[in-house]
Amino acid sequence: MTNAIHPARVRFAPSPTGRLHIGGARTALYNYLLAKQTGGQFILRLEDTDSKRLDPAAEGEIYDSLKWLGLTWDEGPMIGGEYGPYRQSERKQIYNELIQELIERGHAYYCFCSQERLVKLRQEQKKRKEPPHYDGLCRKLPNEEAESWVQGGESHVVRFKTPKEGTTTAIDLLRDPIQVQNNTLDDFILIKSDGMPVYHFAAIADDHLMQITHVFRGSEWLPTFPLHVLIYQAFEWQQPVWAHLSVLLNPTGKGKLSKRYAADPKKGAKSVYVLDLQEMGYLPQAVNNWMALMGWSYDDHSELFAMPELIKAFSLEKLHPSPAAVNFSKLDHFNGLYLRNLSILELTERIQPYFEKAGYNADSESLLPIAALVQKRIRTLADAVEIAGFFFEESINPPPVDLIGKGMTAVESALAAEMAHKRIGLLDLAEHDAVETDLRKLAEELSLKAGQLFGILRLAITGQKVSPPLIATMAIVGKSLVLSRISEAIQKLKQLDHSK
RNA sequence: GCCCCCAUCGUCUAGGGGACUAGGACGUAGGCCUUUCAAGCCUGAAACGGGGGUUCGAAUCCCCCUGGGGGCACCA
Repeated sequence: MTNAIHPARVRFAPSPTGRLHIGGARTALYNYLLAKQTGGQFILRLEDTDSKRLDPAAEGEIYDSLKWLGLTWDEGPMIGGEYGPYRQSERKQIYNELIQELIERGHAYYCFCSQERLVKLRQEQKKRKEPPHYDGLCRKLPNEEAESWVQGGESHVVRFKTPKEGTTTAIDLLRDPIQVQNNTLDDFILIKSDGMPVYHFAAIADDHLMQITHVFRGSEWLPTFPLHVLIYQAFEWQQPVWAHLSVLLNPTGKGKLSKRYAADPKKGAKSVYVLDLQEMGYLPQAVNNWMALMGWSYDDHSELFAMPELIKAFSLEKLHPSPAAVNFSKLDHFNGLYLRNLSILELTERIQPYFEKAGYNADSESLLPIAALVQKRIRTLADAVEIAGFFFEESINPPPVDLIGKGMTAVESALAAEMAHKRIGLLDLAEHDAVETDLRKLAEELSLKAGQLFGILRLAITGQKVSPPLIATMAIVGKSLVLSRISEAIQKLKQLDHSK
């Protein structure tokens, strides 16, 4: 594999305008994988050149999300690096120098057109059914004149002087070469009137300056890809390897993965935000594994890749260009797999915060045997509370009718419960096999199926129709509580009969 | 409207001219196991969007159509 030979310098360059979602995280993951695989560097860069859209909370959440996923960066904010600063807002001077060079080279020019004129221009073009574009008015301005206006403090932007003739070929790793006629390209803005660069310029400048070797980014950049190539050519810089990743679609396959799904977790659609996934009880390795497989595959049957395997197995050649609808039930599946791979001790530690959050006083000692019982029954850490919360409940209050055994009357159920109460009183609940043998014998004596008896006891003891295995559950609940709950159940069953 | 990209089961995908009666996974249906629910195991249903070419031969190559997605900002 060619990419294994040279260490790759790759970057994840989010804009701190919102929370990190799985689309961005998956891009970060691929970058990380390539860096680790090749012994290169994974760089984090903040593209914060639009002050209007900045979200003060976003930066921190990006850090937290990446750290939770284990995608730690080798250079970037907080930790620095040789190629800093890693916030674009702090690199204004660098861009200014570069833009001067571009103007001198004759590839960029000052533009003094007002926003109003531009808006009007576009409206007219639209009316004429032309694609909106800058008409090049200021392109014709003599350099000296423009220069003096700038000196005079005239508000201005800097535009790229897009070639009017010829074609530009952009090479993307995942697709055929993309060829466009230069005359269909706009004289796009490089530097805004506030002096800040626009993405098209800042990203390219930084990728070059930071010696980025491979650029992974969303395919929403495909239409402007040739523009970026043109900037490289104007500077006579060497381009990185480009790979435009498939977009992630909503679970329905309709439309780009949207915030609406994030805010609307109904119908199996979970949140698209990384930190929400953490809170819901997903494991980072499951999320990584899941994300990696949207747009990348290894072969025709391997799917389970923990991070070390992912780093080994990842390859640019197997990246897939077509859009992918996210499938949250597959995330559940992976999470279940990783959950079952955890040691009981680790599972205990992981589920403990969820019990605490639910208001249960669950220390790890008491949680340990419970963890063992729920491990095969949960798909998220939060599920553990749902299925085993009753262990920490003072009183469980099953609806009396639920206590009636399958195909039985309340009287029969009460009788069975009474008999069971007597037997259990004589048993050592720690002896699982003996308890089971005895209760089965009792069922037989009562002419009941084991399931009928167990069902009554299950409801009586756990308050749930679905629970971990009864015998083991009883051992954890403890004899005295088991007996008192069965007694309560007997009372309820009797009342049920009387009220009839 | 214009530009760009994409196209295999419901979903994620393997496939890069003959090994394809198209493989795997999720989900789904049925079964086994079973004290419930899971887990596990077994079995099944389920796809090459359409039309033209090229070729002895096409899921694989080319063209058109259709469908889907993305983009057309002093946002990224």
